[in-house]
Amino acid sequence: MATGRTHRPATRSRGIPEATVARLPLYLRALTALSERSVPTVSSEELAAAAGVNSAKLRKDFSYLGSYGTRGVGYDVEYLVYQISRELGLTQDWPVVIVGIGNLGAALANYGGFASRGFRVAALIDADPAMAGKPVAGIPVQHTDELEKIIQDEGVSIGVIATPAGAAQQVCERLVAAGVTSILNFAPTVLSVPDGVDVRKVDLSIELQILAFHEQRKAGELAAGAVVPAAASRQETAAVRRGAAAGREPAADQGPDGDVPAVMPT
Amino acid sequence: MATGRTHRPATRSRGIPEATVARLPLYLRALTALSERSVPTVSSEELAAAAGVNSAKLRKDFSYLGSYGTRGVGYDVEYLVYQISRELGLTQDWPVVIVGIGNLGAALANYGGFASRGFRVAALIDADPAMAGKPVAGIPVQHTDELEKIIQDEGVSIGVIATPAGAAQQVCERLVAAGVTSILNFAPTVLSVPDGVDVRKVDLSIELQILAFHEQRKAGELAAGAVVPAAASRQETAAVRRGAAAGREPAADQGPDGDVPAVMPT
DNA sequence: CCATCTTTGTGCACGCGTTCACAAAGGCAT
DNA sequence: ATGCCTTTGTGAACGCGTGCACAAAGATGG
Repeated sequence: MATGRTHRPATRSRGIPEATVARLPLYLRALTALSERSVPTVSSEELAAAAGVNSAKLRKDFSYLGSYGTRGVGYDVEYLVYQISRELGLTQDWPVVIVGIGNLGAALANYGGFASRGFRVAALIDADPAMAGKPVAGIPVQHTDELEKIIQDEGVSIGVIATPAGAAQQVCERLVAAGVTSILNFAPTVLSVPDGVDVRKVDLSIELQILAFHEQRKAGELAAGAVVPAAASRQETAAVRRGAAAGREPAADQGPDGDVPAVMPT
Repeated sequence: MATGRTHRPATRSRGIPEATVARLPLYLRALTALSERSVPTVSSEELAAAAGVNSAKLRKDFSYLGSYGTRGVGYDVEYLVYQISRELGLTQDWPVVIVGIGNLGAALANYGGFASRGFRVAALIDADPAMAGKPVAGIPVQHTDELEKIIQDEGVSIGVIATPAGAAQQVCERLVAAGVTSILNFAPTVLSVPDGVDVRKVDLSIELQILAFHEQRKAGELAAGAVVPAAASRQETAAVRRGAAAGREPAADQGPDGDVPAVMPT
């Protein structure tokens, strides 16, 4: 039982660095937008700007996939879209199950970005019997009892966990036992999975906490009268107005975090 | 106009490496759980296991904050909770606005992890006049017209964007102009922000695409008969059963990805 | 008070990722 | 055909992050 690595250790999968893989979807999105505007070719400089990265980085990233550009001209948009899609495995159909149809699960089920990239929501699963049969995003919710059957029948290998934190590990184990080998985890917990199973986690509250850290740092620099990059000085009063709430009892909170209700209030 | 860096370049903020900052919330969560169970002290080994990281890494991370441990014993849980909270700026109250109350926005508003960590949802904002006044998670939705006023009145410096992709940049600019200096972006777009503004992005479809890449790789290795780490071999048939859909026309998709409706269908 | 045992804190080395800078390559105009 | 101009692809250097391994520190028992 390897304890929840967030993603692949440092093993460079078939020569493509992990960092590059993480950027490919970014390039793909920018390229798709260009494709829709019928732009035939694009330079590394332009594409990099659209994707929000350095052009040298982009060229090096593409060099791992092969030499798909033409010197003096740039990259053929359509061709590159195809190559990246293929590399990411997006030319095949990936059935996905979403477990935990609360607010977040419903949001995911309705999310357009899934369907538009080769992902198909094969099933929505929730532990609440009252949810069973209710359609969410046009798909009827099924009960947890069906989990194993669905995964095997549909050949699902990717599962999304959007349950409360307390249920996540258990759901994870059932998913893995049924044959799922990739998990996207939205529950604020560290998942334990066997070797060979990939887990990626998305944690809303962690992202906010990181922002808070930098925000505090900015405020601190401001208070210390340090040199500050122009635009940030509109903000003087806000930091002061913010009331300190030091000495909060962590235990006084409303239960373990991420305890979203399993049913979506309409 | 610096084009959307995802987070801080590589500038190590006040000596604390960015990678460490990103892990602090993880430690904090594990520590809070221990605190609730009234565990007085914890060793780096135990805490590391709970947080899903290497114990050496954890010790090094803590060493950036100062020497808060006792050799031969471990770390005092309560004290460490306080120190990390303080370092992350969680001992103060951070008012946050959420813009775009669709499925995702509603999910975020209901998310318990916000309130339980010093973050307070100061306002919910949506462009749809029909939403105005409707309570979501007990907070009445306000119209976009009020955005600037709310931010200034409440001293908001952190904004969450959960709008469709098309509206994100515009919303972002209004937020920044009104004084917001940290943005959590859920829209699948690269945001352009001035220097001094931090942007972090959470992209559901990107995470899935990364999983798909690794999944495809596993399937490939399997087909090639390569040596595979034990547990993954339950899965033989699924990869084969999955139908290939190669040659999809990218342009045939349903518009730019992430075009979720701005209004939440009840 | 001393010996032993546990656990921290960190110096060091290594590898991945990023960036610079430039040679090679190809289009295009003349 | 030839020379110029643009843009790719990549070798090399650098810096950050990770993990190892161990010395220093302190608690604990006798």
